[in-house]
Amino acid sequence: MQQESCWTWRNCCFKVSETISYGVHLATIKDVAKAAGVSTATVSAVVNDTAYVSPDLRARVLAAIRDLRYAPSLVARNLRRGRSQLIALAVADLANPFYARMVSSAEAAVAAWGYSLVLFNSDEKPETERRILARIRTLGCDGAVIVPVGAADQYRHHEFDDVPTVLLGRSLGGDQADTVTVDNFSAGRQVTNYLLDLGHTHIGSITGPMQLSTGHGRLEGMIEAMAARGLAPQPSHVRSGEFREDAAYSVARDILGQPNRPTALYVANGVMAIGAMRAVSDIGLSCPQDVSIASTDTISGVGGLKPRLTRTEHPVADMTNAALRMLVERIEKKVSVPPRHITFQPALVVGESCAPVAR
Amino acid sequence: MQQESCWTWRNCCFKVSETISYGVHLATIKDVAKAAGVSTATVSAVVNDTAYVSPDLRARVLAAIRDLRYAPSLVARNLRRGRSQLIALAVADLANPFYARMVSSAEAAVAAWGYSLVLFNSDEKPETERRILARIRTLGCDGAVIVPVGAADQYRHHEFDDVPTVLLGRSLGGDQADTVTVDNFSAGRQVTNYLLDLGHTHIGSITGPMQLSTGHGRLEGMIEAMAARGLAPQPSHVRSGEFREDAAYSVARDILGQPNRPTALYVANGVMAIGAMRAVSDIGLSCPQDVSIASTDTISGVGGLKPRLTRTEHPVADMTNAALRMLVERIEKKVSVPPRHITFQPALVVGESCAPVAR
DNA sequence: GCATCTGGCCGAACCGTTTCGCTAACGTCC
DNA sequence: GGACGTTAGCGAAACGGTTCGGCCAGATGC
Repeated sequence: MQQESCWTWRNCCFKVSETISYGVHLATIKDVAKAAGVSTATVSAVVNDTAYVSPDLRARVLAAIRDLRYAPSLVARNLRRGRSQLIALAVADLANPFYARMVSSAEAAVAAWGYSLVLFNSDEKPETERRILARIRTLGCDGAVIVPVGAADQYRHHEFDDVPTVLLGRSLGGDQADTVTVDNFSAGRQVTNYLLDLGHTHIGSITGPMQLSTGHGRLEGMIEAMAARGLAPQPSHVRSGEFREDAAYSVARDILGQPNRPTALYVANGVMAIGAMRAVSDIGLSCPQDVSIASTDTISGVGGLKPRLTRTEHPVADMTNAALRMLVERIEKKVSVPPRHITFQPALVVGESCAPVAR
Repeated sequence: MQQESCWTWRNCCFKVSETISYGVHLATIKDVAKAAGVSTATVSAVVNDTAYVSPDLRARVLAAIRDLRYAPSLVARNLRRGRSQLIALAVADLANPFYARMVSSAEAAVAAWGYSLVLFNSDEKPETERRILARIRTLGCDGAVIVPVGAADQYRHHEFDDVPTVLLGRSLGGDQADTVTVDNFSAGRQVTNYLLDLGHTHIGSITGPMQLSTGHGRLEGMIEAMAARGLAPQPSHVRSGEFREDAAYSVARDILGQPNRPTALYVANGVMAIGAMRAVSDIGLSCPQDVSIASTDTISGVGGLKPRLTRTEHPVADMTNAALRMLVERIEKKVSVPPRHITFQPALVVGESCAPVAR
């Protein structure tokens, strides 16, 4: 264990520390009722303000609550009410800053709606996602926001019928649940058009997994943009980097190592762009002089790469808020309308990672 | 609403979409018992493998479970068992990549221990933290990992007695709970010694809030290092940036705008370093030529700044894992030992943001 | 053949709330 | 003063599991 070597136990020795004993019989509603000399029903009425209680009793109940530091058990309350006040969020890759921002937005939104956030990381593994969905169900979460990691046909037709669910960021094509996505086709087209305008005709792409809407959608946008100018990417210049930095790194080395290497690369997401930039540098080329790199869904955050990437940006916070709004509507208003689909538009942000084609 | 303009409703119109109705009577243990022709006790025994059940009945029960897609309600189970399988994590600033990594590590560890993670963001606001602590209690979380945001004296003596708690990243000095921290004093000293070795004698600092251990600890380390060489920072060169990028930006402009500006700056955390770098550049100076910048607890992640910062790095993942291990021990073994305190050592990582002092 | 033991399964209490229906006390009105 | 309507507060039944004591049938021992 590497960590064993880097920490030290420091026993506090100013005084003999008291041992801790946790939760010594947290007060229940019965304790309060007994202390105040009323029934549990009355305590409940005071706590929830659900019926008139005379000032006298009310005061006694409140005093008892304060004395015993009573807080109602959400577990019991939720068993009774059939709700949990929990909203689950399952993202595809917690280490990806894009999803870190999604988590941050979601926490804020969930709290604002009066729920608490249960966070899961499916790590792009359908099998892990299956377990997460089961857990969400048994936990009794009131709703779930899912970034699906599997191909559309891997889901049962009623996969999401148990718990109100919104799919976020990726579409499954079908009509199984509410969906909030970005227009991937447009993202690919915008970026590619920018590269085409700079004079590039040999453009390669590091794509995401083809079974994901964010994978094939972006590539299709790119192909369409090229086709509109009578061009097409060379097959050997289009490879999947699996949305992973290390995979993108080796794929980039591979593409750029070919004799007729492309002059520009469209990298389908942010972490892969990091890998691609690293590959360019390791190969002895420089960006944008030797090869232009443009990307999609890069996070603008922390300082960023140098040079700054030209990219499409996605309104993560807005998308997350929209997803939660739809979810809470489902949960609370019990609207039974057909699934709704919202598509956000990506915006092209120009950095310094692309240059006009040389020669 | 800006977002209204950037999304489009796309009604799916291939077919008339079915409306969704969620959770049409999820099967309960009674349904299973009835279907299998046994008692609920037997179903429970099968589900939990807690007593021998004859192969015949067991098979019938399992079949019924499968048919009805039964999954036991954790809410009910936990009410009875007095546990929730939930571990709470309250971080100080979700937007800070440092805490994003903490969340990522925590999610993995919590899942590995068989719990689920409930995530909170106190946003450096003691008032928000109070509400979070109350929520954690009523949610019945089995344990909590807290990055405390208040001064030590703002907490009641038995603040953390209700729920097993580990304080992570910041110490409250007292003996109220298990604590996992980094040696802030050492971090400040290491970085300062590095600057001193480069010949700097006029060193300023952008610190964190003084009521936090991560605020005063790092500064004290710096002061001690300078004192060891008969030096002391000039008071006007030491200012708090409140661990916020924008605050650090203006404080940095302020310090560097002084006629006798320091030749080096020790910035107490990563996001403030971003702000300081931006200030240096906006002011028309360059780093490290005109001013050296070194920092603490910067995340090595995503490409990083240019130039890369010289900094101490903290083993976030190890710290988080240690915190959760201690927590789970408290929860499961019910160990009633005195509070334990673990301190990790930061490591100096040299980048290109510091240069020998000019002249 | 009867008493005893064993083991598989069941009934029912319980966890801490909410909520519904009821009681008893009070005031009002003829 | 009796019939009646109100209403503050109470008792008890859920909610969906777990768990423990008990029961009954079959096996065993003499």
